[in-house]
Amino acid sequence: MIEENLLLDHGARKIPFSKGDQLFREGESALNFYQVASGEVKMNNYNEDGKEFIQGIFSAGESFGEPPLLANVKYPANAEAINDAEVFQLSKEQFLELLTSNPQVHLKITETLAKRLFYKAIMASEISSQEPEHRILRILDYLKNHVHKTEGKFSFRVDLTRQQLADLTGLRVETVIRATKSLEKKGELEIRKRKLYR
Amino acid sequence: MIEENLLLDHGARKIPFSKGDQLFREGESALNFYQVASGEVKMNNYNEDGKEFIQGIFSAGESFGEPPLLANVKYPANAEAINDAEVFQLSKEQFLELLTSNPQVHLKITETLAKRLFYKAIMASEISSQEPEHRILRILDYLKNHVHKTEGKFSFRVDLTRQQLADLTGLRVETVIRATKSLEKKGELEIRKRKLYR
DNA sequence: CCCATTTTATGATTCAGGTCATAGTCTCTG
DNA sequence: CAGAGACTATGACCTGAATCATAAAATGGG
Repeated sequence: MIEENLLLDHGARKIPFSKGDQLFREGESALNFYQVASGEVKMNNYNEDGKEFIQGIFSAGESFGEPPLLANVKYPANAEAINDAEVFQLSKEQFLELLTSNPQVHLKITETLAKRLFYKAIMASEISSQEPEHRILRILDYLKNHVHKTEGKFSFRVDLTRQQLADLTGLRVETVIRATKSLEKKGELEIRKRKLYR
Repeated sequence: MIEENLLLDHGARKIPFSKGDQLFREGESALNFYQVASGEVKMNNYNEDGKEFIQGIFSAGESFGEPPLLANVKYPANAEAINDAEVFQLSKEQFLELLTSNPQVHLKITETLAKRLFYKAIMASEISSQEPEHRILRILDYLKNHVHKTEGKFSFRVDLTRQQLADLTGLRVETVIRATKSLEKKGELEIRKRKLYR
């Protein structure tokens, strides 16, 4: 997360998006740095038969879409507002300028990338391993420990729909529903008022 | 890739490893920066029933294992020498010192991380998509375009065994063998002397 | 050059998760 | 507060990749 004032000082604009709006598309060149001011944005892919895969969900304070900016490649995924959202937008040049003139911000960005790689590494090995229950537990544990940073049994309330969970793990809704029920039976998670707790 | 002399100036040591040696293990704390001097190193996970998943393969000039160093988390995977290899090793403190005193190197590292995220993003969506043939083509195209940077049909000779391809995509050897044969029939790749060309 | 090991190959079988259909429940909005 | 749409739920069926078995071809080390 980059300080709001610092962003504005370097020429960032705060842009409003409505639920469902696309900020950029897979295959496009990366021209801007983005950081969520309010609401939520997801990055996703759709495969040929329309199935969605969610690369990540970003909330207030989180930036996204930097890798293509820094690596000079095309966007590997789309960005879409999950609900109404405001997003800081900063041109590539301004962003790089900000980085070079603020080494500590640069370090922070590097750290963010490193964390995201950590998440991707875990999910990659987990997704490849098949077993739906594993995949689901891993992503929940990741969110619990590294994003929400909660502790204690069933203290983490999962604010994702079964469908989103499916799209994050590459499974089907039905499979997620059945797997979560089975996990509840095994005592790995709780379901209260249809909400998952881990 | 960080210049050899720069590494040595900051106290790096060149350490020899034999085929199969482990440099670090999943779950350990990250204490060092590593860059391959010669040979090849892979990062991998083994799931409970011993199946391997290869996170990445690193050759001379490539660094690996930096994310946990920068994000202050435990290693998400093991590192193992694929064949006899020499590796530059630099302590975390020395590495961070090197980064802060050489902004352009820092930028290069950031770029490396960004590229790796790009790869992981592609593979994540692809692995989740099921279809073995897709998974295989994607990883081959990634290697062809972004790692080896070759152009032209069947100009890229794949120096991976079917097993390694399986471990990179989360498939089984038999499935990779059958899928590659099918892809050959479809004209998507060539098999000459058992080697794949894309 | 020979033998052990690794790699590629192929067939038969199984079964987990995808697919399809259908319905109940919740939530939000006008 | 009612109705539409989103979300959760469940059963039946099917398919394709994993699994298991077995073998041939290549590789490489002594």
